[in-house]
Amino acid sequence: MPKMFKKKEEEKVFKVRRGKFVSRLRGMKDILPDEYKYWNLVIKKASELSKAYGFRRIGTPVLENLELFERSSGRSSDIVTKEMFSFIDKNNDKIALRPEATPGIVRTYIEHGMFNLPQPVKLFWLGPVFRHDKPQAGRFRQFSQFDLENIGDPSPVADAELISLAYYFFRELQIDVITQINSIGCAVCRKEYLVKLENFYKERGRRVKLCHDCKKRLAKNPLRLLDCKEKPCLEMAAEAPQIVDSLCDDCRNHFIKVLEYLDELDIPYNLNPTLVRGLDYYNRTVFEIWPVEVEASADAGLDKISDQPTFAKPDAVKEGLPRQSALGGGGRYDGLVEYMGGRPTPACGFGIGIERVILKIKEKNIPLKDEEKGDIFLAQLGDQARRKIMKLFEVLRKAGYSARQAFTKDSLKSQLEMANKMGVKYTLILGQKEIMDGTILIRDMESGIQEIIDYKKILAEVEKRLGNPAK
RNA sequence: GUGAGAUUGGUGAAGUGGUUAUCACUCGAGUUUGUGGUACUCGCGUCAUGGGUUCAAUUCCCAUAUCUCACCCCA
Repeated sequence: MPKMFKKKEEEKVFKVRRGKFVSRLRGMKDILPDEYKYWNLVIKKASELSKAYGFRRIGTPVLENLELFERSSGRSSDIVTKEMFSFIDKNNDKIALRPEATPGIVRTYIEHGMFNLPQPVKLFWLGPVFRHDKPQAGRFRQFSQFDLENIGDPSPVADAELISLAYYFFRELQIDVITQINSIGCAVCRKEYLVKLENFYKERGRRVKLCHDCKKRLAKNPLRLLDCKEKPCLEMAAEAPQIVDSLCDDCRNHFIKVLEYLDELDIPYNLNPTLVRGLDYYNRTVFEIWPVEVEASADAGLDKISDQPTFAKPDAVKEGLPRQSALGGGGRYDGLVEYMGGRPTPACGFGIGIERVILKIKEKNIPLKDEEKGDIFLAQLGDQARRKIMKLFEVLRKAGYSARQAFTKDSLKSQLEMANKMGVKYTLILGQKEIMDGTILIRDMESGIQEIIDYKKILAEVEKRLGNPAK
């Protein structure tokens, strides 16, 4: 009877707690301890490479004035019009959670007078960004970017340096990538090209043949017309003029130089005339980094239309690479600094999505060593031993050993269980008996062999077995 | 934002319009309290949430939420 009563009470309590539980927000992700080994690896690689190439770390606030993004990324861009977390704060200010890194970095460059530093200023940035997208695998509303910006360098070498750095980043993480690259020219020659493109679609009633989406694209983002998978659009796109043929001399030379440097460095790339980026500030070089393998998921969509006769597609599309899986992207933005209120300053940069990189690392099952494992476990029996061993823990810690313990557990059994789960090589055991004798037990966890050693000689004995971490 | 599918203990899976919802692993508590990795016992689920149909719903229907897939777009 009393037992039943008790059980009922417990159930009730549990129910209430469940009802009150608040789960995480849509599209947000928790990073659990096991996950952090991937993060540490990626962040370490990003930091190392940035440092090696002379990029210095910078941080900017998560919150900025909404206007910063409206002005830089473009009022018509998708990021600003439909993906931004924006709100009005208690001051009646219009605020936004940053959807990307570049505007904040450019703002910092201007606000802190970084044009007085030796140019170019090369910056490394890492942190969370926010976009109110519909979540999917590899697409979250909060995600992290590794971002590099080179501000103040007009040379095509700067573009090539960024692209090669990004390439090495992936290659050293054992991820095969290919860079999709294109030039969208400058304000002058792009405008001329868009007129040509528009005229092309006006000719011979092509516009009418376009699919529904492409009719919208014609007004909004005509360059995207070239990227459609619908049969009639594809046919027309194949004949349409390409932007690379319309570049002015300066832009063409710049682009050619970038490609030459990439060739020289053996960086694989794919000239992709359909590549256009969604942000308004880009000019000349634009690029995206795509994984090389074709994986099941997004490929299915291409299969569906492939029972129809296939048409010549640009190389990249032929490979069937899903656009969603772009691991990174960037380009040149020579007008942005001036547009945002600074001096006229050329610049380029890119961002890489860390979660997507981690997804790829997991996909490839690249083995990572678990850093959590300790060298040695300290077990105690009785309160006196506990006090003594708590001090010993500090000694070992300061000597550089990765010691583990479960001081809150009383039984030796449960402590050895912990030691086992932690995968330590040795366990030191201290009880009443050992305290009286001035000794301590050292147990080899693999063989189960125990030795009694002089308490004073612990460090020497541990060093004999595990080596000296200081060396 | 548009369209499609999924949702069963911590994880991965079974299963059924009707008495105690099955299995594996994990986790926690034990199996003479000074000895782990093997064994045994026990515990952990109102079968996503809210409605409806029904004598009866975890199972059928609707809505919502979340995840996944495609589109859009990006990282």
